[in-house]
Amino acid sequence: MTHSEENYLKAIFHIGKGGVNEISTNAIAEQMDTKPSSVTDMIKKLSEKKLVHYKKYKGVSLTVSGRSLALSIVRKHRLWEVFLVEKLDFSWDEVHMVAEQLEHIKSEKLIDRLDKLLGFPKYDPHGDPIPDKDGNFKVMDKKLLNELAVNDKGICVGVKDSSSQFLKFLDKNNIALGHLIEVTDKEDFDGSFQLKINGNSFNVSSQIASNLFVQLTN
Amino acid sequence: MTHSEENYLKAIFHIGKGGVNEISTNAIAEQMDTKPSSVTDMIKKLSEKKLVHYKKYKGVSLTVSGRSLALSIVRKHRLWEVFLVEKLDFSWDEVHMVAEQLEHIKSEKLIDRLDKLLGFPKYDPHGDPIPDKDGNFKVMDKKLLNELAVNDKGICVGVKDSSSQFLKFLDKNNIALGHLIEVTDKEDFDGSFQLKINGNSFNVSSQIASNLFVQLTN
DNA sequence: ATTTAAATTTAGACAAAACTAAAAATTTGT
DNA sequence: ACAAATTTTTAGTTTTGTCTAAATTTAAAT
Repeated sequence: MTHSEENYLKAIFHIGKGGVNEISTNAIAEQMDTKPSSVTDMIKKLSEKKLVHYKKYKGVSLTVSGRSLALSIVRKHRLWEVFLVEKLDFSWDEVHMVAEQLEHIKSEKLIDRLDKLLGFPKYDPHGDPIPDKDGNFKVMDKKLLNELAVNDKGICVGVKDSSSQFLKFLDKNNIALGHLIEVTDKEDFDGSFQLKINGNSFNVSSQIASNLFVQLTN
Repeated sequence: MTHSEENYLKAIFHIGKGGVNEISTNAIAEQMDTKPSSVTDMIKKLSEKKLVHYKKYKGVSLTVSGRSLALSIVRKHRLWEVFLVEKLDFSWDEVHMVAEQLEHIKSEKLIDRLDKLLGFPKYDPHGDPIPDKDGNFKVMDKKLLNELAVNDKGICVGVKDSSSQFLKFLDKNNIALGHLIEVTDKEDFDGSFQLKINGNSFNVSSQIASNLFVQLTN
């Protein structure tokens, strides 16, 4: 498995949200910031290796072994993210790029020992679940903040957008995973939300609210 | 810098023992397990990038910037080796292959934080010195065990050959860095050594003795 | 001082992974 | 249903790093 092949599997996995949907060539090209023709080439190779199901013009989906490989890459990526934050004091907006490199290191022993060093974490710094050795992970029962109604309360458990800009915005406003968020009001006009976090009142745009995951505690 | 370019710089550095000697194409090919013609190709590229001095048929040597890059790769390699042994309980014969991958991860912050996490170690698990951020490192005043005379004593501080076979041999015989070694006798016939380590007596072949570094304590 | 041997370089080819431009298939809109 | 728009694939090229085989330069030996 080359780095590139691994990146394709990961991209297909992410676009399909872990399921086994049919993924379009264009979607993969966009996700990977490459050209559709390059995607077609790689898909053919992955198909020959039985890592994806592929019929011309009909899109791709991961095979069982393809999905299993994708899961192991996601596992590595997220464990390294935890390592960077917990052990090397990186902030959660700095970890992605480095983890993109570290996820390709090939050593089962390394990743299992890392898992142990970190205390077998179940979630990465952005609240995304970490698959175990066998590829199993729990999907948390969570909702996007913008789906909540007035007076709903929830614990912040994840972010949908994990771009540096968004994460820095959250830091600046002291919004972090684990914090209790209460919806005190909703503005119909622009879809913005009035929140109470740690006693402080905030107004956040609809765009912010649609990128924060919460676990209801009503 | 590609992985391959980094590997060439590292190989040239190692063959030249950190100095600025002229290195032959064949020596590089042998060290890297590749063909001399491939080496010539890569040397040309590195020369264009001003990382090596090169004159046809006359061998190569590292430029200042080439040497500096090589040092940073060696630094990364050795720090990762310490990490694997100290934090992930790898044994010293297992670390090389994984560190060969980890040394190519590009993130200055990562390596500096790792250095800090490990307590700014000066030597790797095989006793080789770790260059600091600026490429400086202390060369320990050490000798090969086979250069010692009868009744000389020294502390084991490093290995010349760090192959898995040799390291496992040392483990099996309970020889480790830090141990005091005393030469109790020398056999002229085959060059073998009679040693005393931790009160135990050993006989080791000349080949073993010529791969162990000691620091004299007479 | 030639001849022979060894080391090094050149030339040409290949595989991986990307690209551009053009062709083909599918989907959409009326 | 059929033309237009979109998506996807093909064909041909590029770059990187490798290889083999042949040519050239340097070193060694008689």
